[in-house]
Amino acid sequence: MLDIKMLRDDVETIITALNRRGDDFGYLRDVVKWDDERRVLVQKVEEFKKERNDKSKLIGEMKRKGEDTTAIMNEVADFGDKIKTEDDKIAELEKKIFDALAMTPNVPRETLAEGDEDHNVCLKMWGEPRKFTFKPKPHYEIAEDLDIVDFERASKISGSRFATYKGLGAKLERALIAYMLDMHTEEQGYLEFIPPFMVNSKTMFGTGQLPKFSEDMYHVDGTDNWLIPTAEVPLTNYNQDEIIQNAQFPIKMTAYTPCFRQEAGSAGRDTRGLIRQHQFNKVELVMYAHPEHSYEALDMLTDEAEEVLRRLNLPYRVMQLATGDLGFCSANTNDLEVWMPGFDTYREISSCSNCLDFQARRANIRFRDENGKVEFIHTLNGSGVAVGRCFSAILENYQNEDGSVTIPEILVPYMGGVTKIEKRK
RNA sequence: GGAGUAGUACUCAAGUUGGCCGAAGAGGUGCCCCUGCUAAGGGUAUAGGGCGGGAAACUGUCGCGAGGGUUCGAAUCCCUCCUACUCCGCCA
Repeated sequence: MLDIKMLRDDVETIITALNRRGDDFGYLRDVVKWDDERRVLVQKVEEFKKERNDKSKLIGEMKRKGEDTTAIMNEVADFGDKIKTEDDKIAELEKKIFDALAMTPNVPRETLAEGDEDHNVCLKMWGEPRKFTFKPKPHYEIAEDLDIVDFERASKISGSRFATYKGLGAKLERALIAYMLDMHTEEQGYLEFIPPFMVNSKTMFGTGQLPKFSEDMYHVDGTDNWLIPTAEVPLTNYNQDEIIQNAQFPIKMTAYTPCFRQEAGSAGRDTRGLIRQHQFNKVELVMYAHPEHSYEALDMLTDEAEEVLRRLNLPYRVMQLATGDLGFCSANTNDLEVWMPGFDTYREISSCSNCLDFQARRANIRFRDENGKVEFIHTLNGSGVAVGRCFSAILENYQNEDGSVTIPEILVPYMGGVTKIEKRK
């Protein structure tokens, strides 16, 4: 949520900056106009209220003394209605302002390239894609040949875009989760959570999924609950409506959760394999940062997600998203893209964003700063990393000509000593 | 899911015949004093926050779980909802 006071001060600058996303945000001029009207009404109604409060107090005193109060009571008789009329007008304006701001995305960082995803900037390349002596297969063929992921039966029991992991496939997925969580918690200082996988609408609003993106998520019929599309939602909202005392920034949280997404807008895309599922596993990293240091926190967060890939020795690149590719809440996003030999391309495996105070304002998360002043925190989130996509990248990068897959060294302890996945006899 | 009880400031807690309650008291915390240190004692201060006005000092308004309503006036009366606890039912 953008700050209405900031809009008031300089709406044109903000509109110009927002328009770099590729939409027209000229309607914000109306929002400022509504806010002006609102403030005039507030002053008017508060005068009424003061008069009513003063007179009511007087009535109380007079009654105690046994004086006659009919005259003064007649005087204030219609104040209630007058106040209500004005309050209703104010509420109407506030709703219009709120609704408009609730649908307005965050302002992109000035330094970002303008344009769609073709304008994303590569910040970094890491690792050397392996030279294959045979034609590398896509992960879904490897997985099906090894019988470690079953797509067909998953669609029988659930529908399209579901998968069932089996045997060493299930174990590899679990090993990845444990490996990531151990590194984030034991070495990088994250506190591990197992949050609810269902959250209410207010929480979904806090991280920006609602009101605009309800069709991307699963709603639980007959309740106010939604299945989380990412652990960012329960983690970022953890301190919702709080003023954090003695905050030691950055506050780092991590969680493994399944994620549920309708993928409504991506019919026909990535239909084969594990890349785009309605349910997938993810280890998420969330940070609360001091407003003055959130971009340092973003660098830290991105690097800590990258470390997952480096230790697995998976080649990747870091892409800074252009303004048009940016998510709703984000001011600046670094995507990690892992090399997928089976697709002969890099695919997104993590997305690390600085949302500044945009989510904190929505979720009302504040802290008391050095001077005792209450301020909104900055929130960041990133995948550390998407487990299914990481699983796929391992199959593709570590495949052997005979169809087996070598287990990356760092995962062997988590695999109970298994060094290679081979076809079961 | 049923029945009952409760939700007041950092914490505990008084306040329900509506007005002297934006809220007693205690603890905690800050500052001051006292006794050589400590323990103990005395005094004093302690809604925070949202939304407005103001250059500022300061000031208005809203805040007693949330939202509505009754009234000149609501912590107090009425309605709806949420949460916690206890009992019952069901259950990993």
